[in-house]
Parts: sequence; C-alpha cells; structure tokens
Amino acid sequence: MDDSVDHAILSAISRDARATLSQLSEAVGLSVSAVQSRLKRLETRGVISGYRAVLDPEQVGTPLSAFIEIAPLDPAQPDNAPERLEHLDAIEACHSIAGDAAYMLFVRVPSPRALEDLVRDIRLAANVSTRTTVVLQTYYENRPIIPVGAAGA
Amino acid sequence: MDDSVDHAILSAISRDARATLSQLSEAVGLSVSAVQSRLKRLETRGVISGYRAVLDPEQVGTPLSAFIEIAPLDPAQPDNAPERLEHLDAIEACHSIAGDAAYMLFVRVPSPRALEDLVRDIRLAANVSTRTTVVLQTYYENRPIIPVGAAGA
DNA sequence: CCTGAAAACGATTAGAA
DNA sequence: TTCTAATCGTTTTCAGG
Repeated sequence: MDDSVDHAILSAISRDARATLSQLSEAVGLSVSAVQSRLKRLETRGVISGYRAVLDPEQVGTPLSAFIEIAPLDPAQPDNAPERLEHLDAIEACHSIAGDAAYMLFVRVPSPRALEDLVRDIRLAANVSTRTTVVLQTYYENRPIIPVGAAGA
Repeated sequence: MDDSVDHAILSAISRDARATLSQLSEAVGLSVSAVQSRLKRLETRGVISGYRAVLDPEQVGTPLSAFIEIAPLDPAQPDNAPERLEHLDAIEACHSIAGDAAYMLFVRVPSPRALEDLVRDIRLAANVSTRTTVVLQTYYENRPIIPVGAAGA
C-alpha cells in the first residue's frame, strides 16, 4: 500500500512543495502519471495536509517571536482556550501540554509593544495566567521532515 | 516597491504553495507574467524562503512531540549547541531564548522510547541538562501567516 | 498499479507601452 | 512594472498491459 516510493515523494515534496510532477517523477524513477496518482492518494488520505510557503518573519513584519504558556485562572471553568484564542492571528501554534501549564502557544509579533498587547488579549480572551518566554534567535525551524515510516490507511 | 499586491500574493501562496501562477493571477487581479515577476522577486529577496508540504505527523510515524529546554552544564564551554544538535533529525526547531534555559527545541518522535533516546542523545551531544515538556494534543500549528507589513529591500 | 501518448492547460519569454 | 501573444513545458486523461 505504501512503500519507499511514497516515502521518496514525501521527502522531495517536503523540501520543495512547488516541484513539478515531472521533477518528482525523475526523483523517484516512476512515470509522471504514476507519481500523480500517488500524490493524489497521499493528499486524499491526509498524509499531506497542505502546502505552505515559508516566509521570512523579519521581512514580513513579525521579527519577534515567543513561547507563551498559559494556565486557567479558574480550574472549574470549561477549558476551551484553543477555541477562544483561535481568532488571534499572531498565534501560530497551540498545543496542550503535560507540565505546569495547560497550553503552550507559539506567537509572532512585530514588536515588544505588540507582544504586550497580545499577552493582555490572551489573558482576557481565555481567562488564563501567562508565562512568556521571548525568543532571542532562531537557529532553525520548519526543517523538512524526513518521515520515519509512513503508515498506510 | 512593495505593496498590497505582494501582500496578496504572499497570503495566497502561504495557504497553498502549489497554487498555479494563473490561480494567483486571478486572486490578485494581475496578469500571469506580472505575478510571475513579483513572485520571482519575492523569492530572490528571500521574503519567501521555501515551500513545504505539511505532513500529518501521525501518519508519517512521529505521533509524539515535545518541547525540550536545554541549559549548558558547563557555562564556561563554548556555547555551540545548535551546531552540535543539527544532525538530530528529530529536532524540528531550535531557538535561543530569554529565561531559565538557553535554548528551546521542538522535537518529533515515534514513541516515548524514542523520546528517551533522543533526550539522552541531546545531553551527550551538547553537554547540557534538559527539561522536557510533552505535547498532549496539538490544536493547531503551521497556521498560514497573514503578513503584517511586508517590508521592501 | 504501471506506462505511454494525445489533448488541455499553465509557464515562460520577447516585444511593446 | 505591466500587458499580449507565441513558444515551450507540464498536467491530465485515457487506452492498454
């Protein structure tokens, strides 16, 4: 169902999502149509959930990033923080975590001032306390994934 | 030099990196060639640093993710942890941070056992202590960026 | 599930405003 | 920087193994 060829396709398209089918077909040694149907299948099954351009945060106006851990102020209230925060575009990721806090957010903002405002918005929107860790420098992120053992349906 | 059209292109291609030039041209209301030269310029300037397929971690064999904060055991030693960890494919991101620790890593692994091994590898490779926060659930990540004010050259 | 070929479509280039 | 138009390459579809 799903073998080293799919693995090779995933690896190639992880590195360059705009690769043409003919480029992929060269890379994996199969005909263009074979690659096309495999790619379509990977998309349908949700193995590939989308394609993103990676933008330079500096040039795009959000040079400052931070991790924000949040914990509910009132443990009795319904814990739907992810929903309540979804409208805040500055939040790039939201994970629930094991540890002191309940959630870990990753955010990008234009300035320290914008971070201050964002933290306030988060507190108000989700009724939580926050613990912010500012990122000083990003050495790498979004590294192309080298799938381990792509599983079938 | 760089206006709302570039902004629209970035927004569109952030959501679907495989969009064709004609799709983009429809989206922004410019001819295909105009979009093409703008896109090329955005790539050349590094505003767009690459294109990635987003894969489903579950289906790709790395269902477990975690944040790992690391701090040097010997503050006197040269602090080149990012280099010393770069070969570990499980590490998806590496940031230096302000706070208790020196660096924040984000990692993806197949299993708790693999996480155990990875943490050991990190300690050995970088001579650091670690503090691991396991991710229980990911509500969202890799959200398409809505650039704030794409800056020119 | 694969290949290969024809037709449709998209990308690229050149020339002009 | 933009457009149009011709050329070239890619994607899609389908017949066949």
